[in-house]
Amino acid sequence: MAGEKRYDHIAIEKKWQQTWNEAHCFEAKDDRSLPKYYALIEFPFPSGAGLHVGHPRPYTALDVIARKKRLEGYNVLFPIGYDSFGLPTENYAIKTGEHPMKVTERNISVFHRQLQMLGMSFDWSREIYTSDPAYYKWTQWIFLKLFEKGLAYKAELPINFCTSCKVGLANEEVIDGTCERCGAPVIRMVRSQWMLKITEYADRLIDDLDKIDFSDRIKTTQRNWIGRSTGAEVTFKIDGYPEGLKIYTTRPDTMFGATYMVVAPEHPLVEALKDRITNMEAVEAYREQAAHKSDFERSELAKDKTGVPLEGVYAINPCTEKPIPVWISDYVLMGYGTGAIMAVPGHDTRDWEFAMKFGLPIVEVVAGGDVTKEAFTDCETGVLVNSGFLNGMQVEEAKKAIIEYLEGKGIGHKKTNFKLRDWLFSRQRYWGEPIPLVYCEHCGWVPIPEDQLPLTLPEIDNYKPAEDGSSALARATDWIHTTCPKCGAPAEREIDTMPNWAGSSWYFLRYCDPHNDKALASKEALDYWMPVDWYNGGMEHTTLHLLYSRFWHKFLYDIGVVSCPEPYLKRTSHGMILAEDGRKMSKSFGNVINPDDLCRDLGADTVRLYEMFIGAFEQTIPWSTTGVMGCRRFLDRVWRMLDMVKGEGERPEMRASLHTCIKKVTEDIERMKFNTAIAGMMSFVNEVYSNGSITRDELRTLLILLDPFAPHIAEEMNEQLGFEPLYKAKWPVWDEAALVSNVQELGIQVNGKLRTKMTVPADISQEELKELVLSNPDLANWIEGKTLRKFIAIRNIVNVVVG
RNA sequence: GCAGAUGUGGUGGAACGGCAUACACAGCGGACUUAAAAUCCGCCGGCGAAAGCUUGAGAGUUCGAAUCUCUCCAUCUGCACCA
Repeated sequence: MAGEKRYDHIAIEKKWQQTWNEAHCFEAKDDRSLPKYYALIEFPFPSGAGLHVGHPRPYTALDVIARKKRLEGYNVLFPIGYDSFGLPTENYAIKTGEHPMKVTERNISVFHRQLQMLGMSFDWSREIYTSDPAYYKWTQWIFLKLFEKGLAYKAELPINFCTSCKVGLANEEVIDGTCERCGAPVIRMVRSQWMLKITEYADRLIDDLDKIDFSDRIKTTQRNWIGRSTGAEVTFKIDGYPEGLKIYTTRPDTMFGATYMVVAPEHPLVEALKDRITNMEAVEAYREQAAHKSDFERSELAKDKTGVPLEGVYAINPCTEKPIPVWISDYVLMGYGTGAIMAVPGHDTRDWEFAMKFGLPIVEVVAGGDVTKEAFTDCETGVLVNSGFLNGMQVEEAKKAIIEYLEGKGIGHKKTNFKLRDWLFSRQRYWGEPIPLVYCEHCGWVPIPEDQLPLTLPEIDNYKPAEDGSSALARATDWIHTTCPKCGAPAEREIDTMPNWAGSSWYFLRYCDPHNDKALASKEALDYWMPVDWYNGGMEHTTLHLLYSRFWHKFLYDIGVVSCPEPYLKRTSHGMILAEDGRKMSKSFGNVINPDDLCRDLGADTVRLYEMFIGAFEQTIPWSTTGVMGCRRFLDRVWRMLDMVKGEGERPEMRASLHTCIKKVTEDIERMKFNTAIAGMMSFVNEVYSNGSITRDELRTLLILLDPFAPHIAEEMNEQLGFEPLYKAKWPVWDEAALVSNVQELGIQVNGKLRTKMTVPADISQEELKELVLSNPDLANWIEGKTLRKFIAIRNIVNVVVG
């Protein structure tokens, strides 16, 4: 029969990709009575280099899920788009003078072709890209809503400025004092910037993690990033400084042990008390020095603490009523808490180091350690001492008591703090969404009326940012000069644009209804498709994109646009694929593997199968050329089964193997154990080869199981067997009864060590089994003359305990 | 320093607390072939003379531990003076 045809992957893959496109069989249906499933991958940035072999790993994984869910009867939304604003495109445009939109379009078409080539079952009718005015109209709309609700504000801030890219960077984009993208040094520069109040959502961003299925790794990373801590804010009295010195502490219970105070070098107290400070010269010198250090240098030099006392200034410890000295030191940061601390050297490592260096007194107030050797920071076991009314209390108990005491005296209260800062939303770049606001001398910042959105980017010739660090838009004077929408007076447009993270913060909503021009998506579509059932993406987006998009989604929930408080029910992260030499794939190492070559030489099905078989999905793994060949060999073996087809139906002798395979593949896909699902199919194929033949129906079942991984070859073979296309098939269900065999092989242990094996009838009784095992001559050596203490028979193991 | 993850053959990796090394790669042998490739069929962790021992090291819980608990070591990934 058909087996004479060789496995021509190029022809087969082309044929089926065309067939699927023409049949529109992977498009999500409008029928909202069906159960829905929304599978999402992170949309790529369409770089000029095209896809590399790292991309197909997460894409194939969710393609497997999407294809399987469709066969199980779900209405599946599995969309694709492009995160097309961004620096690399703009940099390319600066270099070549080509319009970024042109570059973007060309790159997108390459990505589109490659994704088709890989046989991804995306709903191509919903393809979107963030630099499309029809899309960014709604990005701007969301920004205006944030502005309207007071969540977008302008702040004069020292920003991180990349000396090479000439662009402001978020803290997250600065790595060890250098630019994340180009590696050039980052300096501080004061600028008026748009900020988004993500901190207002900090509590909810942490608390709602309990409601969703993110891996612990992701949850922990987000919690640490937000960095919530609870403690107290307390005001210490200072002579000549009537407002008092407000500090933040997580250990108010140790207040009796506060023997000095420290303020950040920039703290306003220093300026206010400069007439009282007797060593102002030394203090000024220290401040000067600190101001010249970047944050990076400060933390690098952290090991060795520095500081200067504010001579002549004393604070009063509200517990002991004793005067204590006040110091400035750069180990206290102006940006966190109140920029001032009470130092408890007995119970804080940093304070202890500082006290040791400068000979400040160390008082033990929690017993359990030896504060002359190191700070005792244990909160579990310690008991309060030297602490007046707190003596004898546990730490937690003492915290409550002291806060109550401080509240009674009106000098302190409970306080929660976060490490998370507001989101710096301004970029001095051309290739981003224009911020739809104008500045009017009379009215201030005024939003552009909604019906005038989108505010599109003006055409310009030179994309290079201005020398002062402003975006190239600064030169588009015709565009900038406008009138105030409110009062009609001359006004100027904002020339900063939005960061790359804006468009990607809500794209999953647009997919639900991508062509809507009345709203970002209709309420009905959002209510049906949201939330995303499974979102997979890189671990590197855990603290930025994932947090930003959760923030925007929660905001949209608050204003009634969406009905679910969290956008993603489940989030997983894939591991990276390294080059064969174990290094990262990179042009500069010359070790990049191109999916085009692989698809041409071995086929998309082989690439897909290999990327799923390569190892545990979350793990980083090096590529292996011989490993890919193994997967191709497996598909060749499957193909040749067309020559082994005899008869119909399921034969009794193959039933157990076939149903074991169905169960394995079904369950392993759900568990994201793609590698063992494939191993299960390989085992089945090996058994068919030992058996010598397979029936038409048995093979059809195998092809359905294979379809999510290697859809082209599966469809082709299925067609040659004369069946209806696989995209119309039903996912098979295993018969539990078929899995039980009438005999069972048991491992027999004596005192926990395996000594022999036995094959027994599956329905044997405990008594019969016991008799049979104890009379087994192989065990005589081990049990003869000993007393039987226990006889344990569980599952497929027997343990005879003798003594 | 803190947090998280990971340690199993020559390699990638399997193993609801129950026969450690499934599946694959590499290697070895055989069949087919004038020959090679491809294919098919086998073999294939280490140490030990052997009984045995062996899942990074050591302890513990258990009838039974790669798996659970504790201590340590190594590697990777975040965060890093966050009071």
